[in-house]
Amino acid sequence: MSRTSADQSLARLDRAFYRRDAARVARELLGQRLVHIRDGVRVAGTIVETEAYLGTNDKAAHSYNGRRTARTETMYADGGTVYVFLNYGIHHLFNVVVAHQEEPQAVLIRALEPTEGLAAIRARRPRARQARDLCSGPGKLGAALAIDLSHDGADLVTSASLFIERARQRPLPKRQIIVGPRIGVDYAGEWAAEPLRFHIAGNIHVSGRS
DNA sequence: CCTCTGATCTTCT
DNA sequence: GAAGATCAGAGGG
Repeated sequence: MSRTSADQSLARLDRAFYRRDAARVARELLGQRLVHIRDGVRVAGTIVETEAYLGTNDKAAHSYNGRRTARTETMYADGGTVYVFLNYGIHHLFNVVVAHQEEPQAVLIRALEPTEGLAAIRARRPRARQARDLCSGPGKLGAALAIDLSHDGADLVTSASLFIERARQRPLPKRQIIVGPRIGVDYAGEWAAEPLRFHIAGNIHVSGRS
């Protein structure tokens, strides 16, 4: 299958998509395609699980209480910027900065259904026994796509190697989206109006038990 | 099926 | 010194 660069930029999500609130972007990223090209190898997967992190009032967000450090600086960038941080000193977690500059909101991509570059993904995830183990969690996804701190600050709208393609024109219908509490942040409490984790119903690549 | 734990870096106390 | 937006392996039922 051939594909021109013009086709790719047509399919890519644009700045306006990212310049909206985190819960909405998190919901609408479901079903879209995250792509990373490295050494000429294109690896991609359908986004099946996301979480929204909301600015300075969200105790679970790195930007809580206006916190601004070398690590979290990227959260204050414009919508469409990539925010990568090292979790537990081991895992690279991939986030999309959303909303506008100086308005720290982000969407954590928690799971993908791999669709392209399966050989490369398998090589980067040697301990995965089954297909559902490849990208079913934020740390696994980071390893599978070879995401590291060098990608922090990249621009999904203009980067030649890291971007999100519009795999579907319309958001998924509501009945195919499960909404629930975020994972691993119980300390933050249920403070928002609605839960902030979103995943595609019935998809085996979603993290945790189904 | 489940619970426990080590790995290893940033940030805050 | 401790905890964290995690994962994988070990051990028990």
